[in-house]
Amino acid sequence: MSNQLLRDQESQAGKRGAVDAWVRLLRGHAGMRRTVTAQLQADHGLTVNEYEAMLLLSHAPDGRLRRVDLADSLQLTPSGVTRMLDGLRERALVDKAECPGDARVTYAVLTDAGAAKLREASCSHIAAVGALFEERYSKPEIETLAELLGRLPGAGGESSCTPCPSG
Amino acid sequence: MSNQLLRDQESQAGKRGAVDAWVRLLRGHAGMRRTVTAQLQADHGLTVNEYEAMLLLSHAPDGRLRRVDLADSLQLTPSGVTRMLDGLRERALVDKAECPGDARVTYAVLTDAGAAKLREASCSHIAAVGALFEERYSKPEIETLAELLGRLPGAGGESSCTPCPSG
DNA sequence: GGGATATACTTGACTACACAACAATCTAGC
DNA sequence: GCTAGATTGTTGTGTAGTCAAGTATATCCC
Repeated sequence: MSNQLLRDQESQAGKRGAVDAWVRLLRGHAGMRRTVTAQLQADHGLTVNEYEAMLLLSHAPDGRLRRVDLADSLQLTPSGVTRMLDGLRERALVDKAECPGDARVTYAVLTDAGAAKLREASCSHIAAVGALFEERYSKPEIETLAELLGRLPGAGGESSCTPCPSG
Repeated sequence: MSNQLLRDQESQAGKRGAVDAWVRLLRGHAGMRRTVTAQLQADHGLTVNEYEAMLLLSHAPDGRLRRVDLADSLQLTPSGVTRMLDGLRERALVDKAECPGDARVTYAVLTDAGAAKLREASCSHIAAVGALFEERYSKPEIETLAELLGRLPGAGGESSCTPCPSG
């Protein structure tokens, strides 16, 4: 075995753990998302991103957010946001609103129907997500996992706080 | 505040951590994947799934795998695998092969060109992934993260071991 | 042997994104 | 005030995936 080969394998060895974490992040995300999406779609006709967008809107002042902020929070491109909101608007779950101070921005606003839809969906959704995690992790493990995942790019520490105000 | 509302919020409180972990998994995955995909696409013209598929093939006996097993490992649907392999086949990176014992299955086989492509891509890819994790986590934290993520559905404990045999 | 059921894969139609190019508006510097 | 550049959003086009339906083969059980 050449020295070059040896050095390659040594330098790679250090990355083993990271690659392992990466692969599991990929597969674990895919598996979880499939399950959660299926439930959300079947029960409420929403995609994960649509749900998350409405949730973000529901927590925003006046139930409205600039599209660019929505894109940031959801890790979507601007065009992705435009198209997702088009879909929600067709179903009258959100609406557009102009910004008085800046004619470039068009707010996305949660409609009453959208707020109702969100309330309707959130209980079963939260229960489903909770169950999926709680059958795999202890409470402290969930905390640890959340903390670690929060350091990933775009997963910003800010938590999406509890909805479902028993409405 | 009604008793009903109180009860709702209590029962929800327990799910807070799980929902938090879920949201961060979503966003963190999206952010990481975008970065990694961009690098892999720009430098080698491969998607993450294509890379992972070729990596799995390279570790399989005879460099071949049934499509259904590939689907399982990659958390893709059968049709997704068919289409991804179509793309790789057009570029001559994989090929089809029949199974002597079962006429239903068509193996995906890594071609020599595919193996070369994988070797070419893996070093920079592994380095990039390693860097992304190591700038955010200590080594033990990476271990913890990998262990926790490994419990998610589809993220099966089996690690994807180190390629890039300095070829 | 022969039909019912299960497994492996492909195809057609659709969806949810991405990227690139664009239009509109705002802001700064002169 | 005016131009240069940055910011916000939309649209055209492409792609990677999904689901539902279909084909082909294998297996099980009478």
